[in-house]
Amino acid sequence: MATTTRDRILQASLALFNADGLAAVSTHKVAAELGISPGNLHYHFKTKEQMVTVLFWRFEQKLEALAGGVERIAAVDDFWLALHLQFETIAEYRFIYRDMAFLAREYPELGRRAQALTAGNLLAAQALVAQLSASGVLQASSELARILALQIVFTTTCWLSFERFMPGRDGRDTDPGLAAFYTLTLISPYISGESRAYLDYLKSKYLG
Amino acid sequence: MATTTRDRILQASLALFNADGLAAVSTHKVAAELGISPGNLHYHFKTKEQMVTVLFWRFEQKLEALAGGVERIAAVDDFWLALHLQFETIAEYRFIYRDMAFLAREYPELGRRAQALTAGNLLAAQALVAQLSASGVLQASSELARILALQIVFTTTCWLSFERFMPGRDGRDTDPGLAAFYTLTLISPYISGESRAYLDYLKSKYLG
DNA sequence: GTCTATATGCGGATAGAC
DNA sequence: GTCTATCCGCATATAGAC
Repeated sequence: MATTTRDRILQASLALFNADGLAAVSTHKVAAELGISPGNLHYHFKTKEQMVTVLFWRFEQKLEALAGGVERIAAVDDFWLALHLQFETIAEYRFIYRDMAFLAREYPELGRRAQALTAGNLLAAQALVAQLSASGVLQASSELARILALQIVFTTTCWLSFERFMPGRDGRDTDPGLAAFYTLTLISPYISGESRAYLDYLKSKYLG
Repeated sequence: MATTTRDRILQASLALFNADGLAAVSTHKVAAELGISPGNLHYHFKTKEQMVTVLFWRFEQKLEALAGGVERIAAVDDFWLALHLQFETIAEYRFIYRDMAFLAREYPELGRRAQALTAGNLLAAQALVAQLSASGVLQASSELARILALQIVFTTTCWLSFERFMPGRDGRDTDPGLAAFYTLTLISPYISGESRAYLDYLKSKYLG
C-alpha cells in the first residue's frame, strides 16, 4: 500500500491551502514542502487548477454523502450531529470557502460548481427543517422555514471565515461543536417544549 | 474645487476593488482605467498598500461614526435604520470583507486593524442589544444578548460575501434592506408584543 | 505632475536529459 | 517518475527625462 507521489501532493497542498490560503500557496511551495521539484509536480498535475479541482471534487463528494443522510433527522440531537459532521467536513476543506472570492475568480468552473453546491446545501437544509417540522420538534411557517434554512447554510458556509476576523483567533484551531451550537441557537426559539432538555444541556456546555 | 489626481485614483481604485476584488486589480489596471501612467500613480501612492490603507481608514471612520449613534436606538425601527446604514457602508467598501483573507495575508497591519474593527463592532452590537433590552423592546438574558450581538456582527460582516456564493447572484446589485431584514429576523423571536407591528410590515415587504 | 523605460521578482508552465 | 534549466507573463516598484 504505497503512498504515491500524487497522493502526497494532494495531501500536502490541502494542508498548505488550509493553513495559508489558496492564493498564497504556489505550486513551487507545495513542491518544496514535499522535497520534490516543481517539474515533478507538474508531471502529476499539469496545472494548479487540476490539483484544486481534485480537492474540490472530494469536498463535493463528502458533502453529498452527508446530504444523503438527511431523511433520518427526527430529533434535535440528530440535527446537532448532522451540523457537527458538516462543520467538520467544511473545516477539513476550509480553504474553499475561506478563499472563495479568489477561487471563483481564478477558476470560473469551480466558482459555478460552488454555487451549485450552495444551492444543494440550501435544498438539504430546507429538507432538514421540514423533517424537524414534521416530527413536531419545530414549529415554523413555510416562509420562516425558508429563512431558517438560509440562515443555516449561511452559517455553515461563512462561520469559519468569520472566526478568522475575530481578535485572538488565527483559524487554526476550530471547535466544530461551537459553530454547531451557534447554528442551533438560530432555531432554538422555534423548538417545541419537549425537546428543550437537550438544548439546555448544550447551552450549559458551551456557555460555561 | 478641482478633483485632484490623488482623489481620482482613490475613487477609481475603490470602484475597481469592489467590482473585481482587491487581488485581481493591479496598480496598472487602476492607472489604465484613469488614463494615466503607472509611474504617475506611483508618484501619488508609493505602494499599493498605501492606497488600500487610505481606503481602509475611510471605512473605519464611517463605521466609527455609525457606532457613535448607538445610544439613540430605542425602538425596532431605529434598529432597522441602524442596520440599513451599516450595510450601506459595508457595501460601499465591500472589497474589504469580501477579500479579507487576501487582505490580511498581504497587509498584516490592515489585518490587525480589521480584527480590531470586528471587536469594536461586537461592542457596538452588544450596546445596541442592551439598549433594545432596556427599552423593553427585547427580552433576552445576558448570555442570549451576547449570542445575538455575535450573530448580528457575523451577518453584517459576512452577508455580502455569502450572497456571491448563491446561484444567479454576482454581487453587483445588493439590497441593503434585504440583508437588514435577515438580520432582524434573528432577533424577532425575542421582540415584545407591542413592537411586532413594524416587524410584520417589514415581513410583508420582503417576503412578497 | 506626468511621462517612458526599465529593474526585479514570482508564479505557472514547458522541454528535454536522466 | 524525477530532475534541471528555462520561458513567459504579470505585478510591484524605480529612474530619470520632460
